[in-house]
Amino acid sequence: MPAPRVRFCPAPSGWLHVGGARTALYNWLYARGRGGAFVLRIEDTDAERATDASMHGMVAALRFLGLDWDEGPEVGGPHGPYRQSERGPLYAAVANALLEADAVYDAYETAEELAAEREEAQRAGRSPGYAGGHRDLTDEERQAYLAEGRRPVLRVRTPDRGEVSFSDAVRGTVSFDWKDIPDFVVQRADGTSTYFLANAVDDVAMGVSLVARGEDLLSATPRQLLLYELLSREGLIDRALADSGYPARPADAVLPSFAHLPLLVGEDRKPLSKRHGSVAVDEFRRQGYLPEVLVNFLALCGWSYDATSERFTVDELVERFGFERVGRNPSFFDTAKLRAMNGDRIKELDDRELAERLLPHLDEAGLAGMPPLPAERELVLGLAPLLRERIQTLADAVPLVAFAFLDEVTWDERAVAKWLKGSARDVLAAVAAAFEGVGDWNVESVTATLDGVAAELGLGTGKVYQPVRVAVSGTDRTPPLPETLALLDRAVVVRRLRAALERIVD
RNA sequence: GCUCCCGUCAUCUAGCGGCCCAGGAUACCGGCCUUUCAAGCCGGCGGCGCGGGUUCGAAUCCCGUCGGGAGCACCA
Repeated sequence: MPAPRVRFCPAPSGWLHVGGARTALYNWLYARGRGGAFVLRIEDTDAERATDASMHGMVAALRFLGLDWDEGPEVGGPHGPYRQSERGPLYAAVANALLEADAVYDAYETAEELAAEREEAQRAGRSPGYAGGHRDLTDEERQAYLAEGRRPVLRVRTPDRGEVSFSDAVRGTVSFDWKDIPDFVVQRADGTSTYFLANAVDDVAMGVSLVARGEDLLSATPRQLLLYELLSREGLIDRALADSGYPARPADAVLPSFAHLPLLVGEDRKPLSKRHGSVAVDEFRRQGYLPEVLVNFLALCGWSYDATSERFTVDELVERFGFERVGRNPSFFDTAKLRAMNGDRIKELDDRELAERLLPHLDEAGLAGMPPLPAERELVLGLAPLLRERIQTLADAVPLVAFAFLDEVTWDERAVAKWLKGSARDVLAAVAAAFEGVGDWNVESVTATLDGVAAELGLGTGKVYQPVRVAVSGTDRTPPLPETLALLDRAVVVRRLRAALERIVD
């Protein structure tokens, strides 16, 4: 059996969202696990929607996730080009051959007429698909339409009866009746190819052996199958490839089989879309989710290994993934669970690693520079072990330790009201004085000083730690106090304690 | 309207006729620990959409029903 060839083919409009990323991941895992090839193809046949910025964003998001491609934009490959906007002549050649073979016909309705027809059909309770009005035009009729200035689209003649069925790697046998499948457009009036044609032509031309995509395309499959058959009939595709100057398909090419993945839905059970807030991969990156966690989590959105395992390294996923174990029901993209997994992964990072991953987020928040100053790097390294148990995403660290980087403390008025009052006046004054007299400024000496003040004033440790915490950080939720203070400059700490005295109300 | 797909705790998922009066994870609740916030440990809550069959036995098979989703574009 030849090595599998799979592909991910996003339409470059908008950002790569998690649903698309999941599709890309499954294809990638499948290819990597079986020594196959993963092809990235950009489906930008719709010039109105496709943008370069979107394409670059998608490429960047895939790279962030660690999904590399063997053929595609930026890396090339033997069956390119890999942007459909650069393959127009091929599609035109195929459409032409299809027309000569009478597999497609020219239809002259305008978009408005079709919309009206659709509406009418809906109203009458009929299926809104094309009814086949221009299936058998005479040459006179054609001339008349042409004379009116109309340009035809090309539609495929679909069978009027019979059944199609195919074996889906996820769903088993699926079948449709041809009578339910209307003649569909393969070439627009402006001569460009639609998704159906371009997608089918490229999958066949690139020797794709398995098409794994979202379930929303399940009912498009019969049309694809028809096209595959038409394309391979009498070497049509091979001739078109040769005639229009594109690379021949792989010698061992087979026609694609299918795997339809369940949809990813939001909390309202509707398929994920921009309406659901942040669903873009890049947004998750900004929020501080680790790529290996996203990969692990995405793998679990539809696939499972056994009853109890759910933490996998990328290598383990590559080894274990298979479409047989992809479920058939839609899965909810549960960010709470993602957070938990991300938090667990952060706990596995050592100080250096965590600090390195934290730095870009601190930079984005305006706390440290990029690249960081040596002192900033050192501070972050010191903070890393204190943060590890307390954050679930890298961005969670920002509010927790911002005070360690900023000159101005941001006051949490609730915390101030609760702790900077009463005995806090004596506490802050005593601690400030005691800190000034400390020999070595380190965790042990800070702890001893704090505990000493508590004993001296006859107060519980909470009555001492909390006011000090608020005075230095502005809030009552921070990493452990002595450990944090020891990382700061002593003079800064003392200055803040004294400044906080001003805010005390009795 | 028609076609296709799906239906196990709040959420994701294991289950493919007896191992299941249903297992794991997240979330939630409680306890311990504690200088805050966390983390950790221990414990708890909680589900086979419904109705018929088939069978000694059904979450698992069949039929029906209800519910959800997708598609039916000169968008992909």
